[in-house]
Amino acid sequence: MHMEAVFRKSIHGGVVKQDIKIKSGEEGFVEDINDLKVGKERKSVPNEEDNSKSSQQKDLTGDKEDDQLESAKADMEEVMEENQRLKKHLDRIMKDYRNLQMQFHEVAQRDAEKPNIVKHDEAELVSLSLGRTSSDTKKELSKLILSKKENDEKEEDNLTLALDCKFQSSTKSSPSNLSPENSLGEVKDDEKGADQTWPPHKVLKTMRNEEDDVVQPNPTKRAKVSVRVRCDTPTMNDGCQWRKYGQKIAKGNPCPRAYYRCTVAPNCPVRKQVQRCIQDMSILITTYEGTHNHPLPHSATSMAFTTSAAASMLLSGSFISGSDPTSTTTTALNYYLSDNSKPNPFYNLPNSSISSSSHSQYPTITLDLTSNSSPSSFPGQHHRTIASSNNYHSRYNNNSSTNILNFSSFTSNHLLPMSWSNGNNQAYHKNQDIHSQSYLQNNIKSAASAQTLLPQDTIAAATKAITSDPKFQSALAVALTSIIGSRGGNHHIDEKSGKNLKVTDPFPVLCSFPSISPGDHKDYTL
DNA sequence: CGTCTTTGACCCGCGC
DNA sequence: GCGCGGGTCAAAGACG
Repeated sequence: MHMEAVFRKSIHGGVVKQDIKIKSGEEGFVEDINDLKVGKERKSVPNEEDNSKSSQQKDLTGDKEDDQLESAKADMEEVMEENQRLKKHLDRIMKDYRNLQMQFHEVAQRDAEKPNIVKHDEAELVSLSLGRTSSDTKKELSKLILSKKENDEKEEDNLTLALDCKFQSSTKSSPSNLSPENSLGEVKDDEKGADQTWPPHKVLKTMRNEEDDVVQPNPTKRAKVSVRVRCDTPTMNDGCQWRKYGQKIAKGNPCPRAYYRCTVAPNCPVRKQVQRCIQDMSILITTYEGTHNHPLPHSATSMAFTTSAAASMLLSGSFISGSDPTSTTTTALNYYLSDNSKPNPFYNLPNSSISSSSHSQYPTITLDLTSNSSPSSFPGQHHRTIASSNNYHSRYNNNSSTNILNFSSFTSNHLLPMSWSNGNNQAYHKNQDIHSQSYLQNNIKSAASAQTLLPQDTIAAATKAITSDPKFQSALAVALTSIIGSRGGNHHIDEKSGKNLKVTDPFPVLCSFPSISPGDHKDYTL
């Protein structure tokens, strides 16, 4: 993809070169924006000539002066017309460039979804995880993203949503330091061996305290990510293998809460709680906690991306309003993602709205994947939404408020991954990978088409809101990092057997949630 | 027979 | 200190 346009124009005997070169793809886009000044510069030429000539020809007749004035006006008009033409050319080139860029992203996305062969190389290049990255991986990711950033900056300022990442958050949530498995002593567990599958409560507690006190420079955080999905089956199939280890009747909800533990790896610390929504039994609330310390099956990566990104944003405090991060009342923006070209995991959640809550012991972020994201669907929680235009709707009045972020609730629920909304882990079937891939493709396309439905001002406001928040960008960068890095790795773990299979999985992921300090019982909102 | 689910008991944190 | 509620354990049963 390489396009080059050259304009040359000669005016008044002088030559004004206008070279507009557009190179998309590898070489990026270079544009001589100074060309837009051509019109103004040319305007000044006749005036200067007029002045000099007028000083030399004071004795000329008025007719000659009038002729000269007319000539100057004609020149100015000509110059202005030329300027308009150049602007049109430039606009056209920019459109072409955008189209090419879109095509490039589509091709890149397609390649990303194509399995394996190419991915193996990439796997060696980057192995990812949100909150769990090796230093080498981080370097690679930094290179990739920073180079991408440079290109984007050169190419188009409109895409600042993209990758204006400072890697604060990725460093901050960085893996090696803050991931729960470290804080929880997972590494120690690994060293101890697989026999100790789950540290007993007291041991766990001790480990956590030790790690918090010694290893962590800052108090670690522990995030929970709650996902609400309409699902008829007992659990939604998120691609992971789970083992039920308990069930309780929670207060206020007659539906039992089931406790599951990840069994993909023997010592994986990830747990999830599954409970029906009391107000809408068709809604299944799944709360994830912890960090996978193993490559995830392909079908599990989508959820992992999303929950990790959500947790990262939660932990980065991106959506804390005001200067007081300890405030229990936070604000939110309705973010309508307008740039579909970015492989943002949230594009996988066409109906997601995100909220967070302080009702649990740990900060919890909720991804509402139901088609109806009305506040009533959050039992026992109170919400308020704040639009990007700063319109504020206080729907409830409560001292403990929860806020919602609608990420883009403009498509129908059918785009939910089949693996999430249908079937449980026992009913996992072989073609789930196909579902996941087609799901990703469909979501990207739908997001792109849905974008056209959004009012321009809304998009602009949302973009402005997003780009104005560097923490959001950082969190987004983490999410993007997870995607880029996810192409690393080379195993696939069979969901049923738990055995490593032949490499066919383009998205093995080490996914982790940056940890959270136990003292943070605040409402964070995305 | 191995794996998974069920379920009562137990532990722990928190509020009063 | 006590009770409550959430979370976990582990024995027993179910299932393939």
